[in-house]
Amino acid sequence: MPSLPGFRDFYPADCALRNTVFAAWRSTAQRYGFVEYDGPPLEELELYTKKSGEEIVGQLYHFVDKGERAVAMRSEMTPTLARMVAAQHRDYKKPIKWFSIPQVFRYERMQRGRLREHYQFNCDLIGEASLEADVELIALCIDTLRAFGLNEKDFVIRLSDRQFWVDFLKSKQVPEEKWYEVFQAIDKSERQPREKTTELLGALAEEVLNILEHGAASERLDIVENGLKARGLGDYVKRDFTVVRGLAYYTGVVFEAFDRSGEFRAIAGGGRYDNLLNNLGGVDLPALGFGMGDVVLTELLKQKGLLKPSTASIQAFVVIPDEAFRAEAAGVLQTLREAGIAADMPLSPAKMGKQFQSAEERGATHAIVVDAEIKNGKVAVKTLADRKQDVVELASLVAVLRS
RNA sequence: GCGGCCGUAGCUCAAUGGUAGAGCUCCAGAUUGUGGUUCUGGCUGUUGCGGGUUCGAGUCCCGUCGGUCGCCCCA
Repeated sequence: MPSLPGFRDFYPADCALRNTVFAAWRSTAQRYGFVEYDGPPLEELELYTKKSGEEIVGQLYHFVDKGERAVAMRSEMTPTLARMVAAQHRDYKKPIKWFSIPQVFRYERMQRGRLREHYQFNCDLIGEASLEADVELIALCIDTLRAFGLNEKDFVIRLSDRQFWVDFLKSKQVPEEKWYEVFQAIDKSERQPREKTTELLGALAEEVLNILEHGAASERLDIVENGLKARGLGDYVKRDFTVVRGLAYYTGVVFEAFDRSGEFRAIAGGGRYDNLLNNLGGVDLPALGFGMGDVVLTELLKQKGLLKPSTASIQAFVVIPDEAFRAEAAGVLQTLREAGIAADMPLSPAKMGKQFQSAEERGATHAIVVDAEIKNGKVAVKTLADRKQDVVELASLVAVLRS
């Protein structure tokens, strides 16, 4: 029986890759002073409908539980974060810098880079209105990708200013209920023929297209760009007003990370959402954050050859030439393990050749041969790489392996 | 929700409408106290599933399920 559509099995090799990704995420976030949190994978359905409206339900894994509660598997972390922060934000000094690596779920058609579940690295910075916070967060996003060995030739952060567009639409007296359509048109302008965009934008077309092509003044973006330059990360960003992000709740600087070749979907995306905590939890705190999924990132890293399958291996393999010494061999094995040395031995009788082959295949650096010499407190230690073998005192075995 | 392409052994794939195969992996032996090579042997299939056409279907047709790529949507 296969796994459900859009859900992955993680065999050991896949799990090793996933752990590599998680480790880089964690260490980078921690370098930036972010601390890890987590929440439940199942939430009340209402937590999501309150934020995104009823339309979102069609994209959620949701059901009624045995207590007749309408529940949904988390599709993103932000509502959970908002709930948690709203409940206990007084217990934490501001700014709050939190990260999480939740597995999130969405019920939708699969396509490249989009499954029905993925792990999403989420970093959020709450309670800081200064644009230096935006710089901090974007720098973290950049350094996270750099931690994998990617550089400015591999990816770029496209920077935009949602507030700029809001101001623009207000100045044109565009009614608020029309904003969504305009954002849609801007978002799609890259992928659609120009005529289509012009049609969608109507009277605004000429001016909007001019901004998309030639840019516009944004003090916010100036500050953010200068802040990143000050950190030596200026080459990683490019101003791009086509980035608006689908979500309604963004209020300021927004950004998306893309591979330079344009072959993959967005690697990461985020921005400032100063009103969301108020709308969701009734707590008036400015906030911003980004999310980075493991699927697109892993595809990109594999293509660049930056994710090498790490072979989890043992250090020592205990060889049992004669089953008469199995008990003694087990004792040696236990000694090694208690000393913190990853070790194994054959669990059923096997020929010497097979045992050494097993040792090789398991990635062991040393084979420990337990034979009649064990009665004299001695074992043979063979270095598999150069095939040299020495007899050592059992008492010094651990020290030999550690050297 | 819509469309293109694809479903054959655990994996990668062959097979003009005419007896379902190869390579790799795995297991064992050659090799009775010392390993990566080599050689030999062995295992695995309702050809995704269900109908239909045909003397005969892996092959053609319809449906369905799954995969994949795109559209819609979007964190």
